[in-house]
Amino acid sequence: MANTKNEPHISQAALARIPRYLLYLHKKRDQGERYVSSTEISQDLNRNPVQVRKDLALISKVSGKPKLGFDVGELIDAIEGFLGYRRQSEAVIAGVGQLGKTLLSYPGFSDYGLKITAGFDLNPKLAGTTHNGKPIYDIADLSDYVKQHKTVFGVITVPAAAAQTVADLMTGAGIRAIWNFAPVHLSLPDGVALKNENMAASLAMLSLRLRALEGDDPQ
Amino acid sequence: MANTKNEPHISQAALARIPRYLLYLHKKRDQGERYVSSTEISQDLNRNPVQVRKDLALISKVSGKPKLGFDVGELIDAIEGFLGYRRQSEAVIAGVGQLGKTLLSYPGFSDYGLKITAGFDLNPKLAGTTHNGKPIYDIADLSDYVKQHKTVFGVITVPAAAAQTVADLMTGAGIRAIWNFAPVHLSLPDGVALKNENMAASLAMLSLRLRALEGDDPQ
DNA sequence: TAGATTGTTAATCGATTAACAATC
DNA sequence: TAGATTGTTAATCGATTAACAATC
Repeated sequence: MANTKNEPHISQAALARIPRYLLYLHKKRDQGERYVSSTEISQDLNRNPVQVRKDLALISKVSGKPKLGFDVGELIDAIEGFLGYRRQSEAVIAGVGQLGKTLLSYPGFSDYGLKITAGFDLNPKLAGTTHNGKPIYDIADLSDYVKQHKTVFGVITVPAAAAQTVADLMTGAGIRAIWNFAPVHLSLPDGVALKNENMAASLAMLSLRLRALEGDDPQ
Repeated sequence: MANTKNEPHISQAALARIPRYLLYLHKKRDQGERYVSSTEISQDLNRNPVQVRKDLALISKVSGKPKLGFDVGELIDAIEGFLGYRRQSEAVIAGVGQLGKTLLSYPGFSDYGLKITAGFDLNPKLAGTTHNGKPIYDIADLSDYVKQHKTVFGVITVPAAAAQTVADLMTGAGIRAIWNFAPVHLSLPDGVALKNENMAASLAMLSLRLRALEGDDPQ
């Protein structure tokens, strides 16, 4: 019985802005700022001040003080709580290539509530080894492992051609959320959360933004 | 004199959908499909068919054929052209750690119009070496290199604490677009394009989506 | 106190969706 | 031809912004 309907709806667009606030607030805190106003945030982030206040109200109970602004520390706590950086979830990763190894050994994830517990690969030479202290198994053992550990998150860093097969394997074993780094469109059953990480798309957005900037006449 | 005002405005939201279409179309082509209808696309991507048609019209001149749908190959060509996968731009990368190396050796970028030509690092042991055939220099040489090669793109994969310094170095040398992987808020001069790659944010969005799915009652 | 800032209500703006004639 | 599908115009919906009273 989760609190479904009583928390106000938050749009994807608003959701995407939240982590930006967090990074900004960290910067402010590092600079020794105790309070920050929505006006200041909005200027530095090129946004509308009302939007900032609405966003902050949407995800936290922290209220600002007239004349002062918001308590930086309180906001950071509230946002980190909202984004789930406190809860710890376990994940497995399929595909222990260059990118898979990078993610396996990235220390930062634990700060963000994710613990990658094991890697899986098709390459028999990798099975039985470890990377950064994390065990690597044969991909054939993924299903058993996931069922046994009741793992909820799956990360896909296999080549594009293998991604759908791996996704099927994961969802079949009970994985409920997939973080996909392979540049393919995955078909998943309803009820499984999916987040695609598409480097090409990011890159394209960056160069389109650049084009827009350069296309814009000064006037 | 770029075609500024005559191309219709495309929103960020729409822009973010385009690469999804591309991946989907690649899948269709691989399956041997010659035509695909907006209805079919919309169903598989959980979107509105009118939105699909509008998006496609926004970025291409390809028109669909009543009863048949759109020519898959034509659409792929048009989208790849729009996203800039044809043009080739040169980039430098600052921070040759685990992630930096992964990006340096990722073969896929050339398909997407990006060519990383050199890496830069603070570590003097790395200077003078190569990775995947790409030269690595001391970070102190970045400015000269960028000026000499007129490099437009900069990729930041340094630790958070060093990211702003590196960004300043890049923009000072003439870099016009920054792809930032460090989890910090960067302050950049106007006219410089920025795309933040925030793993923590992606992760948070995934777990929030999962929470939403699990929170939703079946009815 | 005077004034900056918050938080909310109302107005605007833009994006999404519905309706439908045109087309192959 | 009949019918599926496109492309466009109009209606709806939601998000952003403007206005302003409340507050410290």
